[in-house]
Amino acid sequence: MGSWKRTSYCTEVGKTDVGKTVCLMGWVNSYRDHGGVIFIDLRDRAGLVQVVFNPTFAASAHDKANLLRNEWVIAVSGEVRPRPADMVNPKLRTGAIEVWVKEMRILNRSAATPFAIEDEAKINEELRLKYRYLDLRRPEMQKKIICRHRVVKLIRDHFDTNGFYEIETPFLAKSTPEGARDYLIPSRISPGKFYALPQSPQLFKQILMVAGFDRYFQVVRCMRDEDLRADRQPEFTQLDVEMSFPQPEDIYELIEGVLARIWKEILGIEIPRPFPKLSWDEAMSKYGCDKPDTRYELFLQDLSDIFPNSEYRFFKQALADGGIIKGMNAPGCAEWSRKDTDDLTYALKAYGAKGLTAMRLQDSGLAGPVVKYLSADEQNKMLERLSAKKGDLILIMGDKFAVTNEAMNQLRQMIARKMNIIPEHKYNFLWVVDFPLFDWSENEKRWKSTHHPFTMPRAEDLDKLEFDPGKIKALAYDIVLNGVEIGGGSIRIHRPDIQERVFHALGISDEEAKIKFGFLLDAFKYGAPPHGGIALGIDRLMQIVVGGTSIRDVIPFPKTQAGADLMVDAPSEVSEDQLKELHLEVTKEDLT
RNA sequence: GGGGUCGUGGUGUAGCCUGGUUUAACACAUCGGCCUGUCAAGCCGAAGAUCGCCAGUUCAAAUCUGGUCGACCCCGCCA
Repeated sequence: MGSWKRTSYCTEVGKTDVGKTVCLMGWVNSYRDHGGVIFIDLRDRAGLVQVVFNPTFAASAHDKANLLRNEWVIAVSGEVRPRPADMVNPKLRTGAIEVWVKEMRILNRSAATPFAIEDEAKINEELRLKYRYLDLRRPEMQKKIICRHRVVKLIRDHFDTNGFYEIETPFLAKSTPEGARDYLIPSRISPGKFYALPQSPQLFKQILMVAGFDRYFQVVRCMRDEDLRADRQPEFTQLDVEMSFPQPEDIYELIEGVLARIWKEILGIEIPRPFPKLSWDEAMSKYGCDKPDTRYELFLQDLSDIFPNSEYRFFKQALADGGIIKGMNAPGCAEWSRKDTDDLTYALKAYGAKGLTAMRLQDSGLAGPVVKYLSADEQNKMLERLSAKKGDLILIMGDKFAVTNEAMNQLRQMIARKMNIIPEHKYNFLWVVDFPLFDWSENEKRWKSTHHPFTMPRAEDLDKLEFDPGKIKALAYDIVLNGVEIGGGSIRIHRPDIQERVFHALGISDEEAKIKFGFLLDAFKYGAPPHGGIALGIDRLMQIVVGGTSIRDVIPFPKTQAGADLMVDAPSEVSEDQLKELHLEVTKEDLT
């Protein structure tokens, strides 16, 4: 490029520049050679502009232009000219003008790309990930990544304005029990010992409160060695927040503030505040789910009290086994076929449902194979509870609490999709509050933290810690957007005595607590302020902001479902020497 | 660990169910030629895949079967 200096981005050239000489640098987006005049759409991160090589205007530039191919990198210097009225291209932002090239420099050539650099291209994702640098050249991807920058910038500004300090915490940290599987880093200096990559900076941010920083935030990478999903990557970015002396309302206020600003400044949408709040109990009851999509009005109803003595053995059995019966009304769906309801039933099996009972409310009355087992009283109560009208489809199932709720939650979503009643450009934020402090783990036969072991129990529930842990509600809250959990947090325990009692309830011994969290318990002895916070998943948030279907599209270099980076080919083997230094040995059976 | 979908020139797809007249088709891209106003440029021509990989069934396999590898979706898992 010699001494040339770019004067602007492609799309910054406009009508006001007519007559001026500009210097542009970028990629050949498309090439149209008419034998005489040659047109090129020049692309940079801002967009496209048409440049013209006319042999009568600049013969040597035109000669060189004959060589050009897509994706070559060039610099052009030329004159901005208006296009004749009938040649204006309304599809281009710069369509009213074009740049007549006086001089052109070829800065780099390009091999033919494995796929076209254009938005419409439906390229298989494997290929996109292998050639991520080409995928990221597509304007659609650039837009998403740039949008992410703007959102993160806004977040930093917002928190700075509100008196928060961004403070870094270690990546080489300590493995903790509870929670996700840790990524481990072997220590070279201490044979047989390992660091763990943080699942979140949870303990460090609490320590920062003990240290008196009062308000902390961080846009930070977190790592969890668990299986991937469309909305889960092994490394992901959190907006991590902690503050001292907070009420939950302070956290709500802060987070609503930053989200409202993002929606206003990035999407141009005013979102109503304060966000609605729903207790966990109510969410489970109405939606069967702790992160309900409230964009559509379909609700579950508990019917357990109606069928305690039912003739229908599946209902009776479910209740006898200590389960619940829940129903849902799909309004106007009575005409759905047997196949439709069979498909729903089949789909629910993945969530543990053994069956689904479908009934139609037709002109002739309630219809369905199960109707004959239900008494008139049961039918009437059920129809009333479900507000069923003629033409409605009624769907009911009974099982254990968790299975029924999960299956009915999935059913609710399937029905909504099938009825096509999910509004696309609606953003329903929701706080889900009053979570249970513990869940019973059937596998491990012990209580586990719903949120994490540092969550403060509700004050009035403290005395249940030792004898009724399942009934304790936590000072914990999740923020949900359109059925996606985008964040969660809690008020923390700041008193060592309560923390110890929670560890006991979790089956964590004094000794284990001391080894794993001794530093935290120690810190709490020296005047720990009451504190609490929240963490938001930036990737999931961005996915919704840009309207995508996978978080991989808002992550510049994501991993595949098998946790591989196809571009750099990670993970990969390392040399014997490296292993030796780390005091590691790979067993033979792992290599086959 | 389990269930499902997919894998055909550089890219996206058709063909596969109903194995053999298909020399594996089409579009885009690529390469060469023509063309002074295109912007999904156009026209003419060329090259390019043995059908992810392995094994089996068969006289014969892109097509059927089994396995395997990879991508994606989901269950488990994800405090």
